[in-house]
Amino acid sequence: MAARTPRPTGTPEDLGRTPGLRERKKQQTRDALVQAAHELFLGQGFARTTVDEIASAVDVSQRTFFRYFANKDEVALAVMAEAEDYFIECLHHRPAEETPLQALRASIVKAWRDLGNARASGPGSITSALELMRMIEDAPTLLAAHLRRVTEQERIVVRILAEREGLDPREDLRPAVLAAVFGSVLRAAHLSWTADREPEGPEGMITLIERHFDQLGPALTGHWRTPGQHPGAGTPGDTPPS
Amino acid sequence: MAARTPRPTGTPEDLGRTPGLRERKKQQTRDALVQAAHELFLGQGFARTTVDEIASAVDVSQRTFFRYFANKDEVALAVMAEAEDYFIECLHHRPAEETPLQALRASIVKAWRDLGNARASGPGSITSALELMRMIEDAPTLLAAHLRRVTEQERIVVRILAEREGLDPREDLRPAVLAAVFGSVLRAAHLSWTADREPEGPEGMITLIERHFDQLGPALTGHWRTPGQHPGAGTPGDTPPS
DNA sequence: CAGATTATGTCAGTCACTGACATTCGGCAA
DNA sequence: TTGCCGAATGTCAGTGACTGACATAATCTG
Repeated sequence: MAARTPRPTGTPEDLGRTPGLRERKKQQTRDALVQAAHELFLGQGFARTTVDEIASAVDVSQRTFFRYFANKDEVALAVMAEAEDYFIECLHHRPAEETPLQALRASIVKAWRDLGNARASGPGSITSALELMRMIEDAPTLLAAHLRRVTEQERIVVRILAEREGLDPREDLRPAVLAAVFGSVLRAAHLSWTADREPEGPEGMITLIERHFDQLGPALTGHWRTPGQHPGAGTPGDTPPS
Repeated sequence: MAARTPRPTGTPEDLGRTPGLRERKKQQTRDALVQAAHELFLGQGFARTTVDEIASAVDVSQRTFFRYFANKDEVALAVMAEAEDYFIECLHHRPAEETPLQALRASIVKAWRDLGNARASGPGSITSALELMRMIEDAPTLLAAHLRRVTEQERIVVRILAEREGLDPREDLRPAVLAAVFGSVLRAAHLSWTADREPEGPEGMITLIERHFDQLGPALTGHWRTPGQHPGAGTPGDTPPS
């Protein structure tokens, strides 16, 4: 079902070490579909690429395509989904001493850096994920699907944060609020990336993310025109972190 | 073209005050389509309602439906879109003395309250918008479309904030960050609403939104655990917020 | 090797959405 | 009123995403 990608850090219930021929072939066609779709999308655009084209490029039937991916969006977002899953994994392993916000921030930075170092090019590489991000922004249905994915991830983050801090997310709103804020800051950074392409490569993206996080405090506190003014009523009067 | 709703605060180039029969009929069929779609969606679900059904319920051709709405999602989100537009209008009129965050917060509260008072029931009412919100959450493509709309609104908010504070949003990241944070807090409140339906009506929603905003500071600042507490307890009742 | 699983192909069908063209209707001036 | 123009609508045909049903072929298991 959710046999997305066999990361080296696989779950312990893998049992059989050799996946068997059947599993291997499945993974193989899946990868081929992602690869072919990716090339076609970047070459001729998302909307102008039909599922039939992708399927016949890998020499499978259209029906088979839809057995691997629920819809056309999914194959486009497969690479990004992988990265997001790795982020979740990173978050799980953050030390308990860290502040929730610190843990989140450290996790994305680590995720981007690791994936950037792992595979600089080829299918499923970070650079292709970055290319994808630009494509997503101007393919309406793709953007929509991506945003939906992101909010699903947010739910997971809420659960992890609540568990980590020993809170009931129904009682305490902080996990939900922080997860939402975190997600939106990330999205703002992504948007900024697609707008002006100055910072190249994964490291550029990391820098961009850090810059956005640094603005979190200043953006929420007081007036902007006169920095250091008295904090307004009803606003979080805390100073920016770090 | 973008003849969504004839608000009393119309643009000055309205010229003729009487819209003319043609315009009136157009608005009429548009309303009828929204109304019919709304009833069908709530009655038998979004996915199980076809565009043909909606069209023939209003006695127009399917083609005409698609001349009013770009897709099936749009007619479902029409009511919410109206509310969002009103929020933007409110934001425009906030006094300059307010902090950006204050202005945003005051605007949604005002928007919800005004719309709640204006029309308590009937087509385009707030209560139906609230009903819609629940429907949105479990119709994947609808949720996706809604999220896309929200991010478009966010862009507008960025522009307004930057203009209001006299900043260049490409230089200063604060407008983008705050807009993103604001949007996500709202979304968290919406999710919370759909989860447990305790607070009834528009006022309940306003309360919920306020509660979430109040958690913005606490969520971002420092550790959540009270000194001496260990994670994994999972018990509420400690560190009660607000 | 036989039989149970499982992936895949084929086919038919639904539904969202679009372009092209004909028709009808409201606005407006002679 | 008449008659014309443009806008709104209807009709039709077509594309493309996606699904259910069933048959076939490939793996796995004993």
